[in-house]
Amino acid sequence: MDNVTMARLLEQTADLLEIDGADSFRIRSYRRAAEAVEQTTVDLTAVADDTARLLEIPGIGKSMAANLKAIAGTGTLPLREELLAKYGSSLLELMKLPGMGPKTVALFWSAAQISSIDQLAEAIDGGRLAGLPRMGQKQLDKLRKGIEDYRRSSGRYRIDQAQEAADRLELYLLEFPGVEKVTPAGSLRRGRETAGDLDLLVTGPACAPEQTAAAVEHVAAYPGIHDLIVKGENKVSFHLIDGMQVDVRLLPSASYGAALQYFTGSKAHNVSLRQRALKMGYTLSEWALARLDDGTTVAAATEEEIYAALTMDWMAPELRENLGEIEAAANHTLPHLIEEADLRGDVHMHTHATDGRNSIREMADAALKVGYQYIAITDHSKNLAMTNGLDEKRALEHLVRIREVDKEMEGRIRIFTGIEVDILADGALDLDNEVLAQMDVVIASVHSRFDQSRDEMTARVLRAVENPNVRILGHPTGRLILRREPFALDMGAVLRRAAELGVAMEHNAAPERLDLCDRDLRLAKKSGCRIVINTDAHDTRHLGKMSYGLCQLRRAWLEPKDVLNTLQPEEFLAALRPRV
DNA sequence: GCCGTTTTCGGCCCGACTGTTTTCAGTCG
Repeated sequence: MDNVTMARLLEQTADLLEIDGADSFRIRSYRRAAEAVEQTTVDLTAVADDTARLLEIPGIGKSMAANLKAIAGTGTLPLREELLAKYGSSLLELMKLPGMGPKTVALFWSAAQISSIDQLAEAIDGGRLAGLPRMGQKQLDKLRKGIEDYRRSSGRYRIDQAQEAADRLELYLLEFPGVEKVTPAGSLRRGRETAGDLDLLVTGPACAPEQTAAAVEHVAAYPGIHDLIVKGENKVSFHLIDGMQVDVRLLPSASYGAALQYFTGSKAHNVSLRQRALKMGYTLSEWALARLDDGTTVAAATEEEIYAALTMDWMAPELRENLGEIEAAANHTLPHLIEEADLRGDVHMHTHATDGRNSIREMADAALKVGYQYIAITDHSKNLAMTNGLDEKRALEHLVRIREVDKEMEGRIRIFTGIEVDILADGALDLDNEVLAQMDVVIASVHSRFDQSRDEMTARVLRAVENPNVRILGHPTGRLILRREPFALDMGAVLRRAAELGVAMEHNAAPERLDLCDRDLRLAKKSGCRIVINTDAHDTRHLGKMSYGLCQLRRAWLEPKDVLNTLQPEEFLAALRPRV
């Protein structure tokens, strides 16, 4: 079992203990252990019997070492099983609803025997929860909306989760002799934020027509399968244990390009492309681009050949949404999209002064290794008390430290000073302007109160943008993919004003918190608002992990010139809104 | 449950905000 799965089991145990009303410090130690397990580079399953080795890890004591040993041996731990037996496994899902914490889960369980989201929805509609302590109409309305949002988003998976599933499957499929290539298609290949299912194309000699039987059996024997849906001659569909649907298609190399094109989509792009083919006397299918009159194959083996036969340039999958890319490819005016190699710096990261795990120097060294020319250290401000956020005094002390380390690096990499301030409910910032005025990079982010109306939220963010010390607007809606409303504020108004004032908009590259949706990014491009892409690194290992966020930028047709951290260090500083 | 001691016990990130409270519990970050 991998460390991440082990960590998840410990976290679940912590959740269950919380519902059970256990000692809060005991709960915290489970969470700390989960974090330690996830962070460590030691393969814990391999050393589970070496207690001394486990005890070296901070956060792991005698009982936790025994827990890890149990997990490695049995796949779970006794305490978790005991609690699950008491409460039922669907109870944990209730904690995912906004506003539902352990106390409320426990309350509903003891007062109305509610142990699942379906039961909760039923109880609210049936009025069975009215009269419970702290359960007024407003609270119940909130829960009902939370359930609706949850139901709407479930069934889709974050792109990184889909990618992980695809990677694991790829490793497994490549074990089979005669399988040469495994390529994800569908929304994963197009770089969408979420994927509804996973499409995998498999090719190689083992996938030759009429010879696929053995390979099909291999696919169907994948150990991660929960239930098999279809097992045909060249297609196998199944659900993974976490519910994700996977469609695997086995294809001869000769039609690999046509299949890849077809299964990458999007639907709208394909419809448009097939119309173009028809006009040119061809027909396009998942097998080939062929002549209408005699059915001879024109192109099939690669995407490039197919697009070329349609007198178009090949285009990045991220562009294939039928939003003008067909015309651009035909006119040879496709944009030169931004790529990983264009990025020269990352200007949002945390250190152990707040909730990061490394020192300024360690972050700088790691960034140097990635090949960056500059970084900015932007720890949290005091309003994020939980992260030990910096007050004015500590912020200034930190600034001195950052400058010292910048000197230490002797020009090999520049370290800009900075801070991530909190935008309060009324749009004011939580640190004095005199302090902010001394920072190179001031990122203003919303961290609380996501239940404001659209107008309130827009006014709040606009007020922050007007503050002359704000140079970058960070997660303006605090939107976490699959959890928050994408249209919680008038992003068009915010982007236009930000463009006028020279405030850049941040796009966070971490898949669990991409800040801007496709629509926001297209609006940014249209309004001339410049983008900064960051990892919001809390750890040296996060640095350089820009690929997910870059997909979103490419989907919005962004080019290097639209993104500020493609610039050289001094140019970057100069391109930010001028300091007051 | 972990950890580090002024070392086997006592401390362990905390402030803003909401709703339903007439004084605060619960959630969030």
